Amino acid sequence: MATIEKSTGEGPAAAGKAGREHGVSYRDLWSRPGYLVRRLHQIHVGLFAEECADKDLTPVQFAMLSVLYGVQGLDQFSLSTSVGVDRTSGADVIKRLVRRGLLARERSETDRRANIVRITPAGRTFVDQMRPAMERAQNRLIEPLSEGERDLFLEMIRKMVEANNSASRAPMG
Amino acid sequence: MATIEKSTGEGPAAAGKAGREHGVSYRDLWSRPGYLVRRLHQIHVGLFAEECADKDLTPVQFAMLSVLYGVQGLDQFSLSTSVGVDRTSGADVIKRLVRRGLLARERSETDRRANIVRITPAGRTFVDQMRPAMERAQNRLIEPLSEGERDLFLEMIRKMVEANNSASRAPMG
DNA sequence: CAAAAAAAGGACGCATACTCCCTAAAACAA
DNA sequence: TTGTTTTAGGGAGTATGCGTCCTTTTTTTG
Repeated sequence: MATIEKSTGEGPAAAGKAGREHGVSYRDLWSRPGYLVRRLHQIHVGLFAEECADKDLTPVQFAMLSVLYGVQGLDQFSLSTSVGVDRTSGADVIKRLVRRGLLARERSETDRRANIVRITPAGRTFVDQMRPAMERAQNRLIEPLSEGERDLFLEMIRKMVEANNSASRAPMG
Repeated sequence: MATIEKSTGEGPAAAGKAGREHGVSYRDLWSRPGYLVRRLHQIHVGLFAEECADKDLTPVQFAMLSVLYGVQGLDQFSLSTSVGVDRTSGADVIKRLVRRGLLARERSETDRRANIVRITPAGRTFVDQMRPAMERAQNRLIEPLSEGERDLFLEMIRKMVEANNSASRAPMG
């Protein structure tokens, strides 16, 4: 694999549960919460892609469709905010979904700055068909946890998201 | 904000803790583990950027420097694997760090396919200076949790990452 | 009412994180 | 040794997720 051997415990094998030697020092990657969260996010994207293989839709795209499913229409900013992405990122996602015919976009009559986005009948059908695959991906992510741990995990992660909401570039609510 | 009102509970306000009406149905975004993980990852990137404002380094870049800090040298693939990113993503990150003089790269003598990557003295200094900021970002992420919850959270997230490791495009170990 | 502030969106650029396809080099097998 | 397969890396293309600068439109304020 490598021509030169690894000498430290930064790898997963050497890391394990007891990575912090002195207090809270985050010496190796597996003791850094942010690192683990990034890895878990990667994994969820992977699981989602696996379950939705033929559909070719991403988690964020599905989240947008989910929000619009139960709404008459939303401007791009509100839509982006409610799925928790940046305004400019959201605009890109919307553009692709419009191109695929899953969303429709029109200039607002009452506020000519705003684009009103709606889900199309095709988009609605798509959501109906994809929901089981999405749920399988969600379940596989937390499957390694016990029943009790799953609720606990959701509680804790919600607490962190709510408390640090303003730190994100796409604060919600 | 919007010209048309939101009618459903997909938003954060209506969501809360009791989002699942029938069994495990993930009806609203705040009940979807994958969604919450994506948000938490966003937040960590935001916190990291905030703490390291003047340094202009990302979490993945710092992870790479961290790994190379304790190692003689690594080929690009091994380096990417040990920080948990895809081979091609890793190559891009390395390219930027080389451009900034924090890493050095040379063709291996023993295997002329491989690029051996090393941290430069400047990179080493950089890591030393940045570590406190990185640790502040890590601490702020889990600060909303109680002392006991923090260890529990790390346990659980490690369990999920290890069990689903192969689902990611950048499996480790 | 006119000037200023705010808000929505577009356009461009950067960084992560993949895909697929390609070349070159090494390892392995017949 | 001669093929075949594996491995390392590069290049092109796509998607998220941000920043910044800019225009247009609306709202607010003096």
